[in-house]
Amino acid sequence: MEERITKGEQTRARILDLAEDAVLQKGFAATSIDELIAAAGITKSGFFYHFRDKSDLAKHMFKRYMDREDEIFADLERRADELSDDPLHSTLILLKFLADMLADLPETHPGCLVASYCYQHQLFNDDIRELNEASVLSWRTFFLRRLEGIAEKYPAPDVDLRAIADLALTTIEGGIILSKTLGKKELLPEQMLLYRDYVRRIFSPA
Amino acid sequence: MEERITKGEQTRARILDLAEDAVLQKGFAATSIDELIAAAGITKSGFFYHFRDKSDLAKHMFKRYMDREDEIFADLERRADELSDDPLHSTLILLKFLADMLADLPETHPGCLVASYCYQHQLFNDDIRELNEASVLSWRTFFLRRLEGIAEKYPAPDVDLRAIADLALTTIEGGIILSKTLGKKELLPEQMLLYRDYVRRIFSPA
DNA sequence: GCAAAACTGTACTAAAGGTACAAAAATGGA
DNA sequence: TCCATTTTTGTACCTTTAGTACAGTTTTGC
Repeated sequence: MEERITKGEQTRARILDLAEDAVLQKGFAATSIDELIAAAGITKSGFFYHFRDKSDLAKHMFKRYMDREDEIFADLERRADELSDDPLHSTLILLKFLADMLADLPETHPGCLVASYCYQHQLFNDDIRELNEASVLSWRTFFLRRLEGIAEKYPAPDVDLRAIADLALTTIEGGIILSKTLGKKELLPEQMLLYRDYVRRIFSPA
Repeated sequence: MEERITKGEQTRARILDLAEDAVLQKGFAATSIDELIAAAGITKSGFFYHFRDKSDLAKHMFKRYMDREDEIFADLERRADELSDDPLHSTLILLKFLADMLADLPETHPGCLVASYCYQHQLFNDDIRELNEASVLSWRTFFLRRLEGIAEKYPAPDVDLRAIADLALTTIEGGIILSKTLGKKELLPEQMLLYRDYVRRIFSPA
């Protein structure tokens, strides 16, 4: 476990931290390299030593973001599964936790990087497209696995579990757009709870 | 009914058409003014005679887009209401028509301008923020009115109709992101049909 | 024919994202 | 402490893009 953090890694992390703050506040396109290097106290040459170009910076940001998201989901799942052994109940608890978490997001949250990429893909390179796709598929897999667990105990014929799994991401992404556009952060958790209600109705006969 | 179309209006329309094509293909940020004027066969001075700046172009695009959207919804509603007098049934028909329409969208569709703005707001001015908000509220009003009509005949207690109305937009916006990211256009209409199924379950007891 | 509308031409600015490359400084292990 | 590698600076230059300023020219339509 030798924590060998070289000076280069430190600098890279500092740039990524600053970039993340700036991008959260005003978006990727509006965050200039000049501004980042001024804040980081390095020169332009220094920046391009660490990152090939702006896209490369985005890629590294994206990777960190995905890793953190994985941790969050693992944590939500662990906390929910502690409270109930029933697959339906624990998933409903998990979705409640997820809604609570979304309610606590700061007002200025820029939304999901997946969507951000989706609407600004010209700015990024192909690596990020692949990362993005992987991120969406990991959401699908996560929810599909849980829904399959529920369906074993509470059969729901004629229901496309994969589509319902995708609806979780759909609801978050759409909910972010809704709440950001109207400037009402409470709309996002509210929409998430509708997804939860839909899942409950699907698997709870009457 | 004197259709007085001045030459200026013609030129403006030509620029808007070209801009729309380009933006549909590669996004707003990646569409340069130089490229538009070359295609339109005018000079830069000509462009800035018609539009104050790039944001002003976006504003006019947005307005046209909203007008067309209103027409589409009015048409869907008219066609659906022709087929059934029952508020629930006609709305379910309308949602099926909407899903069919989304299925016919071209693969390269850039997604909704509302979301596009949402994730690139730094690029636009405040006028567009207001237009965008108005557009979202008009979706809400449209669906809320129909849901209230349904609830009169099929009472559904403890259901927040406004939230369900918002879920229509949420599903479209989220569905666009899902299908664009995975490059599978069939996912969008599929998600829309889940919304339809949810509405059906809410108002159809068992 | 004449005024207003619809452009053109020229010249210039500033910001942003680079590229190229040599030189200097810091780091860390043998 | 030497030495190689890593990290960073400095200088100079290029391209694209979104403008601005404003005078002059052409076109349109009553």
